[in-house]
Amino acid sequence: MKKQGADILKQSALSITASRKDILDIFLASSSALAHQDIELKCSDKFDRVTIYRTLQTFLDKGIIHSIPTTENAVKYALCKDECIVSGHHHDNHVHFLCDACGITICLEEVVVPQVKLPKGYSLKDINMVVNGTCKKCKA
Amino acid sequence: MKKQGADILKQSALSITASRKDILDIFLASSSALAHQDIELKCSDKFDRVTIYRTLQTFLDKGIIHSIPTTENAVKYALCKDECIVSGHHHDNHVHFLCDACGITICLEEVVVPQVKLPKGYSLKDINMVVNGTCKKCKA
DNA sequence: TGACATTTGCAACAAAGTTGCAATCTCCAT
DNA sequence: ATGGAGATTGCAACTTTGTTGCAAATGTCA
Repeated sequence: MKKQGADILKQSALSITASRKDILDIFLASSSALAHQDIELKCSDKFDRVTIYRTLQTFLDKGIIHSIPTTENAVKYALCKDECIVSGHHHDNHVHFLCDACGITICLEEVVVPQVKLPKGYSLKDINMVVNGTCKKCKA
Repeated sequence: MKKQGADILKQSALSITASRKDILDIFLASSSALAHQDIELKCSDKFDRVTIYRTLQTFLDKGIIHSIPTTENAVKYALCKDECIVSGHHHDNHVHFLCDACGITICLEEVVVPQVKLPKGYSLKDINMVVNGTCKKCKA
């Protein structure tokens, strides 16, 4: 059986409400990362804008989704895999891809972020790697 | 002699105006990347908010500055080095560092972004790498 | 089922970004 | 050096995005 929004909520010890379920299902049904606006367009008829903000924030806090910064000044969100949380600390280690043609953002789960060596004095906690280019569908 | 804002404008074939010079000088005097707001705080008494938006956009278009996406939903800008533009195409190849403690964002010019191999079908144009951690000054 | 805590929607607000237009400034040819 | 064409700026009005407080509604668990 396919994973449902409700299952994820139980796992994270969150109360199960219509908005949370629906928003999670939108993520589960999407193959790409979503901006706040994408979600708003899909369910602003059902839920208040404020609820969407708060729900996304809750999901971030619980490590259910992670945020992907993009150069276009629009943060997008995508579901985390289970392995994403290591000993209470959220940890993404895959590369994100942003298509310049269609604007889609996706997690390349199979591409691991390479390590880098920082200059003396800097301590490293997290690496974020976003690749721009053309995706499969948009390839000329 | 130190490079001045006006020199950069000439190089880029932009007309020399007070706002462009001043904003470039702010970048030249700063050792870290700046958000729109940082610039606004420094010169909103002299220039209109709209002018700052338009000036930053012009600099981006001409490849004078590059934008750095951060997880906090605040794009920052930093001056490009001359080598940044290769055959008309802007090309950053260094890592950016964002300090979780003081929030400073800097270009680590000496740390080159490692290459990654994308899955079949994807074409790569640009890579953006932002490292989070603690900077020299904030180190415990 | 019922009480309690959590979540939601509403309203009002604050901040960030955009657009059109008239006034001003730059640049270049004379 | 000057004048005019074209680019740039400031202003005003507006849209979009994000935040906060509070009362009503909903979910959880005994």
